[in-house]
Amino acid sequence: MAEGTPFEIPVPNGGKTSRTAPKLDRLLSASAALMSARGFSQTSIRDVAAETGLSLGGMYYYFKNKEDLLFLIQEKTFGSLLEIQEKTITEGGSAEERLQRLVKNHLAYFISHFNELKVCTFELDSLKGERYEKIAQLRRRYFLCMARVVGEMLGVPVDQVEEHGKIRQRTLFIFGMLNWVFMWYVPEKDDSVENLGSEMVDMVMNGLKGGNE
Amino acid sequence: MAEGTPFEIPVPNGGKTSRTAPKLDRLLSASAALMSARGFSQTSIRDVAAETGLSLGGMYYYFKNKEDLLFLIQEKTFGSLLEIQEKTITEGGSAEERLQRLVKNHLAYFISHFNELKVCTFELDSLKGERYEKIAQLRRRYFLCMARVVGEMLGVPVDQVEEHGKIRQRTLFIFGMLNWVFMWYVPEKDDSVENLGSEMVDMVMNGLKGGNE
DNA sequence: TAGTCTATCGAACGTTAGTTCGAAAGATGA
DNA sequence: TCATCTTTCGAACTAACGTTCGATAGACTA
Repeated sequence: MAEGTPFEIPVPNGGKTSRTAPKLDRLLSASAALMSARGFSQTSIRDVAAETGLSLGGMYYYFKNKEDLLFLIQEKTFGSLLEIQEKTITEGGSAEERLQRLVKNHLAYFISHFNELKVCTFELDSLKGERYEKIAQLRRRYFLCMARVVGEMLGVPVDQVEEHGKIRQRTLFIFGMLNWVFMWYVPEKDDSVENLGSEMVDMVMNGLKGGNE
Repeated sequence: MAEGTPFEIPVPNGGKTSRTAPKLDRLLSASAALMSARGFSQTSIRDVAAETGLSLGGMYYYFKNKEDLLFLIQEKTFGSLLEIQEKTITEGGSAEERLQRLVKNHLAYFISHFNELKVCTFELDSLKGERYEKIAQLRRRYFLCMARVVGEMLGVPVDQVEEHGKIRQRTLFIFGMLNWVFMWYVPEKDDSVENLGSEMVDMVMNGLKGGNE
């Protein structure tokens, strides 16, 4: 439990070499694909090894243990999305416009990083202790990012947004719509994500009956 | 895989005796509590045995195997909810009123059967083959139940609802809001479900800014 | 009372999975 | 060439889990 450097990134030489980093990337990507399809606990390291062509023992050169592998995926993926979104709300436009951009960015990221984001969305509870806390912290920042804009639209001062029950609820309703897409989206059957984004924004803004698209 | 009677309900004498059925109920309830908290695959039959005070081997008197246990929970719980909802849409009122009732019923069921419904919501993919199909069928009926009313609100004929892309999306947005509540609802922190239902209905009907509550 | 059905137990088996470890091959640089 | 560092491997260990099975005690019945 208590270790020296619990979260050191296993890229040798602190990432100086440019050969090993892409290999880790491919490893994380293959792991995310497996975990996205079967779930974290049903994905064995032997599965990942077979998928990447490496040996079972060789896996542990890249991560400390299975939970660490999950953490690496989540930190990288969610950190990257969060960076995009926190930047987005600093750019100009009305609250409505910024909320629209947040939703559409999320869905764009959903398409380009489906497996990784699905793992982030559904496997937080598979982390424990310090690793859990680190990712939970990213989630809190993402929530606040969205809640701030929602609060602005409803005329709630920024510093009150966090404890404001109604803002909390409405923000979580939006996250519900966004995150549940993983459960039903089929590229062949459903429209493009652009269209999906427009539809969701319309419903968020104007309700079920929609506005005037 | 191919067995004689794959889905026989393990109540002896076809449920004639009134002693064993409540015992099975308690078993399913305890299982649902464990699976709701840790997930299906992380819940061992040894856990369930310990929770109910029975022995490991004794479990198999009540279900055929672990997947069967999950199936029994889902069939009972989701079947019961579906019955409520299909009845609800036959009762009178405008489409708006019926949609409101559907949402509020779902949330009421969410509160009274939290563990069981959470298992239904997140563990469909843990079933396979025939058992998967049976529960998926219930889900399809539930979807159609909701989609019909949504379609009615948007002026789409009942027989076209199923392939109507927009109806499909908006209905799934609503399910997203409803199902995601499992991920954040804390009785101490959040309002009563009644209030939660009103807020959700308001957002569904009028959008983020809401109507005139 | 003998026999059958209900309900439960404990032990055991086989499999799978996470993790460790020492060896070794390849690359790098003095 | 030699020493060091990076990367990979195969074997092994241990824990946990799903499932099976024969035994058994109690209840009900003929």
